[in-house]
Amino acid sequence: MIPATDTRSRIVTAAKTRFHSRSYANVGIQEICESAGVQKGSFYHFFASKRDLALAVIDEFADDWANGFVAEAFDPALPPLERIDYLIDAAYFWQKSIKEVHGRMLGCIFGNLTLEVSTQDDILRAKLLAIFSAAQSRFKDALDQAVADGTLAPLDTALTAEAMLAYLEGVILLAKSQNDPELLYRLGPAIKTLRIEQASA
Amino acid sequence: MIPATDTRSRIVTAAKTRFHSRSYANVGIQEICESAGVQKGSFYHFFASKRDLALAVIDEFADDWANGFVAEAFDPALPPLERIDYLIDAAYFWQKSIKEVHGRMLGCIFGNLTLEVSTQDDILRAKLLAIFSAAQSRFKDALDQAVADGTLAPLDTALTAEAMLAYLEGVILLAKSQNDPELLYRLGPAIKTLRIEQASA
DNA sequence: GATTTTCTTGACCGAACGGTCATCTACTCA
DNA sequence: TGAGTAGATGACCGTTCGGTCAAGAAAATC
Repeated sequence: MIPATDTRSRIVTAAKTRFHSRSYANVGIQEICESAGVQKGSFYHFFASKRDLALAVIDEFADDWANGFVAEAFDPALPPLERIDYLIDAAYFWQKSIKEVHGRMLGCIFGNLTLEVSTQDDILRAKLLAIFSAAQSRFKDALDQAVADGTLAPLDTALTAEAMLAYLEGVILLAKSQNDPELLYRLGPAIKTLRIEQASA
Repeated sequence: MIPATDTRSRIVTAAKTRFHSRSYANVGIQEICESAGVQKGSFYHFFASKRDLALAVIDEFADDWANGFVAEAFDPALPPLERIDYLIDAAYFWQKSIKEVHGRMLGCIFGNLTLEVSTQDDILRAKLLAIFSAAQSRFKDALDQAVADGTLAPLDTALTAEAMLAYLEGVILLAKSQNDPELLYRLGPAIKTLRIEQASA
């Protein structure tokens, strides 16, 4: 079921790079339309509002990740703790390649959008929260398997997974403040030192 | 040398709460002026641009922290590792009290602004970077003392300090996505599990 | 072939954006 | 008393903002 035109996807593609490299508020619909070669009326045929576009952009980025780096990193064939290393590596190389092309460290869209809009739009916030929850699950699965393996001493896998996700986002934030993806390389591996013990019964 | 009027500080105060609770781009100068009871012409008597206002806002927030929670947390009288606990506690209670008053977790302004503007404005980015560097130094001092104490096994204190700062920012980001400061309470203490070993010679 | 639905066009809306400016007031200092 | 300066006023600038709408073109459906 291929759509008759690719108008909608051209809009989303134009919006993705712009939201990622600047911010949600700083990119106007007019600019997106011009870049996609689309009239404004056409835009509002496909999207009810700017927020709706943002939701679509988030979905596409999530798909890119799930079908790209993340899928490779969380390959069940890999030893569970190596998957985490792999993910950090993937994030590092991705940010590095963006900087080489774009001249800037753009960071994580989900983090960027979260800090920008989550006090102003609960629908966007809920969407971003769902993305983070899914990411946390990936971490948790890896940790659970590592514990089952015996390669990792038992701990609170849910909380540790959340801590690891937080750490990754924080490292990307700091790297963006330095416009330098190398920080990911230096700080990233320490993610595996994070531990939250099980609450005693 | 007290200024004749408090116009400038009224502007900064009005801007602080708004930038913190929404975003840089989403708050207009007109709104700030109205809230401060100031005319636009007067605003531009004190600030050359909106960016200049942002710089002043960042400075005031940094002062608030340095003279408030941070000063207490990094009290040299406290055992060094307890200072880190104290800081996490302070961040937690601060975010919690903001949510009680405001209904929202607003997060860390420095983190918020970093992700929003650092690809678009190198002057603001440099300012925020300086704030983070200062924070990192506080962590590093505490770690250095703990190592000197013997309460902490030797490690790379500079990198570990940076990792801790990243973790703190990341936890605040995730908490904001959940609009729930309690995440800081659950994840915060794990900051002390972070370790980056010295590179071997 | 006729009708309905999908998509596109481009003008248009009021409001807000960051920023400028000439003018006026009030205070300082000589 | 007079000159200079710091501060305040409010109208004004061009531009962009997110969003609407009536009309037409194209495609799918019957």
